[in-house]
Amino acid sequence: MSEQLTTTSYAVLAQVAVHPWSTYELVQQRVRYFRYVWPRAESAIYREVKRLSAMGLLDGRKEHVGKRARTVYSITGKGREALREWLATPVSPFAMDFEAMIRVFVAPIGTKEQIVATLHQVRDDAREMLRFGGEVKQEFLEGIAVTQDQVYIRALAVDFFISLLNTVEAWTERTLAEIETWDDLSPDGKNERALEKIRELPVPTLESVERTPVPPRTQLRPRRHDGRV
Amino acid sequence: MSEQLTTTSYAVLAQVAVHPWSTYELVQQRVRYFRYVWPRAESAIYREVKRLSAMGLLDGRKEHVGKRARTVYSITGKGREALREWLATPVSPFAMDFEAMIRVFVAPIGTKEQIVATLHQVRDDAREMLRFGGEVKQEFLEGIAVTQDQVYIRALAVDFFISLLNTVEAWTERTLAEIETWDDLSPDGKNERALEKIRELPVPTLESVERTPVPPRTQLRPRRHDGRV
DNA sequence: TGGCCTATACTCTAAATTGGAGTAAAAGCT
DNA sequence: AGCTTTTACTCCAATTTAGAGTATAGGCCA
Repeated sequence: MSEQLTTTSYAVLAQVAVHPWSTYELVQQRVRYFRYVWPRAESAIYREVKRLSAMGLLDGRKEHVGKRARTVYSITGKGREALREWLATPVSPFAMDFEAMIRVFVAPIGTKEQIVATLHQVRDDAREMLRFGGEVKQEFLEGIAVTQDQVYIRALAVDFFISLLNTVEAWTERTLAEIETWDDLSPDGKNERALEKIRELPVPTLESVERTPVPPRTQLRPRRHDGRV
Repeated sequence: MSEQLTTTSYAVLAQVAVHPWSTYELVQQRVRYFRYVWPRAESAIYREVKRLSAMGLLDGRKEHVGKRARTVYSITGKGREALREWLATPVSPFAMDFEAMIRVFVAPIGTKEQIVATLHQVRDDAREMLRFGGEVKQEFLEGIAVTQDQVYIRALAVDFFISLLNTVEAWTERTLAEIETWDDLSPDGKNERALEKIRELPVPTLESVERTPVPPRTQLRPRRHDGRV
């Protein structure tokens, strides 16, 4: 068993740092902590707590309810120290899995109904996540959240979550609206309008003067910064 | 070798559907197609084209430049058909890896400089990705993009990419600004202001009347829709 | 013209990770 | 008393990652 700590290790340490949990609870409650920003298989969490415990970063205590045992983990000083040291290391970049975009790309070989259904699904997913975000917001406003004493930090996370999901929802809305104006999924007469839309996108482009020396492809490919995961 | 097609299979099929590629080019150019929305190991792409070729969904032709061979893949009718059928299936939900949020969560055990450095890194990553987005925009405006005839579809993807990254960048900006107003990372006097910030987040909360029957935790956990990956 | 560096074009594999099946007891519900 | 759901995990086959390794081609410079 490797001694190498991964981001998953730190996600577990960070959640256990809040208060002790049985692994089952830890896994169930991950949705309120890091499932949305660091989704991992449940079995990976069970594996991780055992590993961290063997390394002395967590302290596992067996409890019994009748014949059924459970292990409740708490963080050790060594575990907290590991977290602290991690904060000095470079962060790994934002990444996403967004299958819907591949479907949008090949949408013209299917039907309008199919791409509309896909976008509806994405919008509904975003709305469901926003509903959850609203619940968390409500808990803080009522003062009943587990991490109530940490609102000043948690507010930053809730802000991110809600902003991101609102962006996704807004994109599905305007994309659906655009597609609804189409008679079919052929390019006929749509590209000119699309170029205007692209022109209005809120991102700067370089002057042609500056672009003249075409950069080699390796400079185009975003690469990770040195020493980053 | 399993015959089961994965989202990675469709990402490869979709890119090869644009025009034939050698595997090396396919892998290099993924950044312009699906690397940002479906990031996978390069070796996984090499494995996938061979598998798809063996299944008859891609057609691989060996070419030679001196002693060095390369295989150029094109999509077959069967491959296009597989893509078409896939469009009728349910889409898998949006997911992200955002390690920085775990660091924000435990920021108080570290220093202000550390969390500021993390947020700077996230902002710089977002800016780098936006710069790339600006390049793609520019290519379309100049009419020199490989998928120029598909601007009406590609515009939707570019819109998503730029919106999302702008959201991430804006969040890092206001979060950095907030943290800069802090003397230290302790909760002292910060929670009240944070509650006000949470109150203003653009997401609805339920009336307490409707929340009265507290839903069981399984209803709180967002679960995937039936039949979804 | 030879030497060096970079780009092309992959293969291979140990280790990590996923996803789900399986086991079993407790708690709730009817 | 019997059934379903929840708690509380373990186990493992199959997949996936990350990087090391191999080899040729092409460009550049002295």
